[in-house]
Amino acid sequence: MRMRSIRNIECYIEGRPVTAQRKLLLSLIKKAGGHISAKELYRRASRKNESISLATVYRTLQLFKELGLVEERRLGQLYCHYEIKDLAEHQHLVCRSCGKVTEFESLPIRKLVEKVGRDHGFNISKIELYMEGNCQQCNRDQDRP
Amino acid sequence: MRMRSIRNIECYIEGRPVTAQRKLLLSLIKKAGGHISAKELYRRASRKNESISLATVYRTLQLFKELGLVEERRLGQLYCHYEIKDLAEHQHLVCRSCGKVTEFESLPIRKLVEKVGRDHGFNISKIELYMEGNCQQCNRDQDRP
DNA sequence: TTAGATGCAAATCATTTGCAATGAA
DNA sequence: TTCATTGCAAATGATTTGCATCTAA
Repeated sequence: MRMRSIRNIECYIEGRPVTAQRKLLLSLIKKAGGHISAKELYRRASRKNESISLATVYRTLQLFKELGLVEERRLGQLYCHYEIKDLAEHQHLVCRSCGKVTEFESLPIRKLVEKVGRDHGFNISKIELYMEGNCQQCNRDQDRP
Repeated sequence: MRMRSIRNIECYIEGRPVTAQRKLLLSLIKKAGGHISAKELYRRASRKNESISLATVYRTLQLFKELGLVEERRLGQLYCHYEIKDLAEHQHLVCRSCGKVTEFESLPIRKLVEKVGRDHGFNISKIELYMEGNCQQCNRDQDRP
């Protein structure tokens, strides 16, 4: 998983004010490795800026989505993440018991998507493949308790 | 999309009381073609039973999930559906502009899933492939406004 | 008779919004 | 100076829960 090098926020926000909150939030998302939940982002932001509000976190996330900087991802019923866009396109695998999120890339899925699009006359712009199960570790732990 | 013939609720609820609400809700889900949102289910149920409460709808849906009768499905940010389980396994395609939900089956995806499971040592128990885009109709409408 | 289900209202949780104060340009 | 952003508190919408009442078995 290689990340596009992300430049200063100034490159993305055209015209709009570059505020301390926006800089902080973008840097925290980057520091988190590119994906994080709104709540956790708020928690970390609060450590750096006592007075930042959850509303600002949501509004900023909303803005980043509009700018195409970040993407919202709901992973099953378990999580809602925001991730930096333009990570290599990837999908998610979530462990039911320990919650670990594994990302993986899948080339074959592209073909599959093209075919489905053709078959149904859809112009597909977004695809999410989500899988849930038990990871190796949790399987082992279950075997010998 | 072929549906398993669904028998009386008595076959599924072991030990627990079979109430009028539970019978009503199950029949409404069936009548809806096997998938419906909680709110819409509540709306339809209210027509048949003035006093049924939303809480009962949610509790019943929860029960049906536990019994393996129904499955919760979040489709992107747009919808949350509950569907009868054991429809042929299928995936969803949602139109961004008109909201139409198209279901489709995909055989190749099984192989893909097996491979991912093997590669990551996961024992996969659930998979969701979700795609969003514009349907043929909406594409046409956009071309000539 | 009785454990479990229901209706209602209140509680939660995530997310959004109105508004007056603030800050970047 | 000015318009967008912010913090705060209140609003919203989905879902859950406490509790007294009801009901299937």
